Amino acid sequence: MLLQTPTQEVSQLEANLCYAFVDSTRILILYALNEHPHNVTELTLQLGAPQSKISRHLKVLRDLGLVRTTRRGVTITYELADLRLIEALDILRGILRDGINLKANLIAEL
Amino acid sequence: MLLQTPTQEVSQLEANLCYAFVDSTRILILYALNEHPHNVTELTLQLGAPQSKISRHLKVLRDLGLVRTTRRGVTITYELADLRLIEALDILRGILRDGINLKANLIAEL
DNA sequence: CTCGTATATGCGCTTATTTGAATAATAAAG
DNA sequence: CTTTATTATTCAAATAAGCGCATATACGAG
Repeated sequence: MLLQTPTQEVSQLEANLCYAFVDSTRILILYALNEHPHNVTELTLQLGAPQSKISRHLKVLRDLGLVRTTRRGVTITYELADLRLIEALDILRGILRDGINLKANLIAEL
Repeated sequence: MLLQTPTQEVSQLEANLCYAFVDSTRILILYALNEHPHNVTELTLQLGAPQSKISRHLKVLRDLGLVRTTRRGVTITYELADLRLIEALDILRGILRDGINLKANLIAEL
């Protein structure tokens, strides 16, 4: 699958999409949803983060169309809207694993 | 290639890597370098952006280890360090093409 | 209608990011 | 050493992101 160089507009859309991935909490949410759908409370417990934080990150993912919601009574279940997300993220992890691709400010943390 | 759910630390590294992609100029640079290596001046002309802007974005990509440089005299040629980058970006473009994955504030621009 | 659970949002604050313009650093040539 | 071409960096200002805390909304039970 060889795609052309994107136009200015497409690159902007792509950048906006990638905004989903620049936050570690959102990445953890996406991987959690990749295992199976979760509701907000479950994600809150699993990630050990305040509920408001989880909700707001879920809103980001929802606005980008990366997750879908189903309501059952008062609980809302989130699931991935497109499994290729994980495919792309896994490629990036492969790059990370092989490469020296560490931000300068992170080298200390290893 | 099925990867495990990342740890907190790995997800942070992944988020830092994805920081490369949240700027349309950096995406355009990466795709330009995917065609063939370029020096700074060439990128400046091709993207029609101020040189300082290009240089600073190149520094971001360099610090992340996503591009490599070769010096020939006074000109510095940049090339992709890992072709899988484009692979991942193309997947995301596929998601964009198929999906309704548009940020609310972007729908107007179409 | 009221209460309790589940989820979303508003506010204020702090910290990051992006940018143009100007300036510095680097290297080859004369 | 001075000049010129190329690339990198500093600066200040504007914009955007993320957070905790508190509060609001939505739904169902009783």
